[in-house]
Amino acid sequence: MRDADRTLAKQCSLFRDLQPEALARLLEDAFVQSLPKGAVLFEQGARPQFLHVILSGRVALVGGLTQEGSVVVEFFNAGDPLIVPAVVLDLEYLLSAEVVADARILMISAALFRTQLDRELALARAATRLLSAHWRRLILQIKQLKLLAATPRLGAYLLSLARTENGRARVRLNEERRLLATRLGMTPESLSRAFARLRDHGVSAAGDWVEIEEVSRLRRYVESRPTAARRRSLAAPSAK
Amino acid sequence: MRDADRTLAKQCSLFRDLQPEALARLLEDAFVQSLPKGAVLFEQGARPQFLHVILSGRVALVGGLTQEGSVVVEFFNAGDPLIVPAVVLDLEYLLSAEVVADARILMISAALFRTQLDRELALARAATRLLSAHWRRLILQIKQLKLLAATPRLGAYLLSLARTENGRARVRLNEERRLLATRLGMTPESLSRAFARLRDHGVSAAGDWVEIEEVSRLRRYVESRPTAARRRSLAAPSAK
DNA sequence: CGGTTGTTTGAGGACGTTCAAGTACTGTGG
DNA sequence: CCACAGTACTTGAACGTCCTCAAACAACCG
Repeated sequence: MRDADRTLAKQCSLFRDLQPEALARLLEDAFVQSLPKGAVLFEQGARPQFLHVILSGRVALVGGLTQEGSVVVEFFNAGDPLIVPAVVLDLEYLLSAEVVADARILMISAALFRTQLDRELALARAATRLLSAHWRRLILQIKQLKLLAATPRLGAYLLSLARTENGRARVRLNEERRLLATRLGMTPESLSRAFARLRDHGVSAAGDWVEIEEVSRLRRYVESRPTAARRRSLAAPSAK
Repeated sequence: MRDADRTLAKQCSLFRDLQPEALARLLEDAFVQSLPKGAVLFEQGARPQFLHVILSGRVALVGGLTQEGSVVVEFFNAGDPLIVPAVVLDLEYLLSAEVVADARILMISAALFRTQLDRELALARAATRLLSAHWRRLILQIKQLKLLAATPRLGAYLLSLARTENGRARVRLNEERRLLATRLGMTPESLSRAFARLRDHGVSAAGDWVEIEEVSRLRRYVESRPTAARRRSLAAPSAK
């Protein structure tokens, strides 16, 4: 394992607060793989053997229900581990992991990670925080799937990638449109049309790059059209 | 705080592995509220003041994107805490919590919970496991939203409630149809029609109770019709 | 018992998928 | 360097599903 990789690992939120010796123990038998786009880290249904940590690159978590189709549930980037819940609980993966942008992957023994998690408070704490942050991402996605029609859903996704609150923003879409489409819960055709419709709201897409003319304007558009399952579910809170 | 409540609290997966004195510290200033259906524990956007633990009853986590609509993201039952991620990170709630079946709620100071989480390995471990289990539920829901049409989606939900692998099963739907509909990402009308269509597959609903004639038959139906965003997202893994 | 609220059913329409064809892009071999 | 194949993305037309609106029905509660 190279020093550069060790430095990258140290920066991950999971490991940042570990004592040097605790980190060393975790990384003792760990190794790094350099994987090209298209590589599959593990498959849905398998039992976790490693905790994979993305040192660089981009990975899609994809999953299916039948053998038929499968969709991207979420993309993960440098610094993120895959997939803590399956490793922690030692349960079969609910998702497969596929590299979508050439990646360096740190592989840590799943069993070792579990035992260290049981011993090291700092690690358990970091895992709790990391899982908490990821939970919130999933909640957001579920809300967007249920409340937003296809076009505003794409808009919301772009907004979540934009750093600024208002003004112009450029966003890079590393992954293929085909994959992005399933992440957003639509077909590639619908995604294409959604991009076309966003043009009227100051969004221009060219290749990997998307330009948002005015972030606040796009946000206004997104918030103005819920359109999917619009009915509100709560009556006025009638405390009887 | 009554002894009966203390006993219930001790059984929660979060607290089960705690030393008695650690649990005592956590519960020192804690108290219990008995809340009727319709009560709102906290609202989206607020900062967490307590970690709420459901001792009995049922709670819906509902959220919106605009002021317009809001949907149920998930239901939680006795033993589950609400909502660990927001409390851990001390970030505003992404969801509101509404009681859907009369509940007893244990309220623990959020600040105290955070400090104990930073001190008690057993607590941090339990939190990691709990968050991991919840993560998996959300993943499942996202997959079902993206891959299943309305009717099979309801079928999959019913199957997840049925204990048995095959044979007859009875399932209780505690919550109003209106709420269940949004949990499943559809309107009440669509839910009603979905139930009607499932009748042809051995599912009969009457009031709170749903009867599945033959679980394996329903599962076969669910798995045979993906129908939403059917396109597969992955090509054959072409390692170049 | 009437009013309110929640659920079901029907008809019409919007949105997104499907299927099919056309266009742009990428890498390969001539 | 260009022709070409392969792939991905786009665009168009038809269809189906689900949403919307409206009304009837059932259940609950004062």
